[in-house]
Amino acid sequence: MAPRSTDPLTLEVVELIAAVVARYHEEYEDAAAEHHLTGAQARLLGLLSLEPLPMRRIAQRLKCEPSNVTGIVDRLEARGLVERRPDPADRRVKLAATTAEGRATARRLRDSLDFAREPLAALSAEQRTLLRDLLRRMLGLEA
Amino acid sequence: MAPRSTDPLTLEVVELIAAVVARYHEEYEDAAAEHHLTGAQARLLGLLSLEPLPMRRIAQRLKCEPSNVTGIVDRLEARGLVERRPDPADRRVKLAATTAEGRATARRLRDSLDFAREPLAALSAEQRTLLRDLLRRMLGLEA
DNA sequence: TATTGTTATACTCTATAACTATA
DNA sequence: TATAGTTATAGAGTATAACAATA
Repeated sequence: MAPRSTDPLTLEVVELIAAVVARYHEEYEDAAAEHHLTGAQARLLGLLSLEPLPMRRIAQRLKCEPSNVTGIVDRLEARGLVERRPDPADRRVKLAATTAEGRATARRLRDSLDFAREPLAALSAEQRTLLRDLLRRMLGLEA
Repeated sequence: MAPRSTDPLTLEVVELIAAVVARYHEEYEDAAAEHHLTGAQARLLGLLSLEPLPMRRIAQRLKCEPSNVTGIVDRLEARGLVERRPDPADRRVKLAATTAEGRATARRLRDSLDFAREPLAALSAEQRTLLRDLLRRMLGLEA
């Protein structure tokens, strides 16, 4: 049987993960704010920078109600970062897609997320490989 | 010099961390919702379950403006989970503290956070030790 | 009938600024 | 005058329910 969550080692790991989560979020929100975006807007923009998506699908990806997506896309569209397109295959569907400016903003946002460099820089390549394998296993991504 | 964030290994680790962050948040919000608490309320309650704190200090810990704390404590107080006490040393200060029911809720909340058990259960004690050391180093907690 | 997106509504969280009561 | 907490205000995110257009 797996050890209970109450053993000291597991508790410490959980606390460390919580610390990483807190730091990641803080840096993400800061990076978004630098580009005058809220966290939700930044996440949506990052999602659309990969591919256009129907409003419904965005809600599923963001794990929120479809009615919320309307407002977030409205605000991004008002700033010229996103646009709505009709779906030729189904006239009920609206595809949200980044504009050229939206893609540029998404790219700059990604670059300014230095969470990648700073904390991970403390680890050697071997240590990063080890961390990758442990995280994969934690997330159940093992082959 | 530290490797750029653009090398594939680092990028994958960053993605994995993002996945862990997303999963942690999801589980935290779900656990809070099971107890009819919002995320902010759950975090505040968890904080106060350790020790009573002045409103100002809560804002610092939660990294938000003091004016926000008023409302969150109001709502927790209305449900009997938290109470405001005067600070004998400074009559300007109000100490927020959990009630007995608040502490019980905080404990149940903590127990229902099975993020500790489920994903970490996939790791052996040796692997958890390794993960702990890597996370410590990432967060700059090395002695 | 079912589905897509939107609107309407209400609540929470958030920051800013102004206010009060203490210090 | 400075500080602690609050209030007032406005904007954003969230869920629920009801609606129009389309399938």
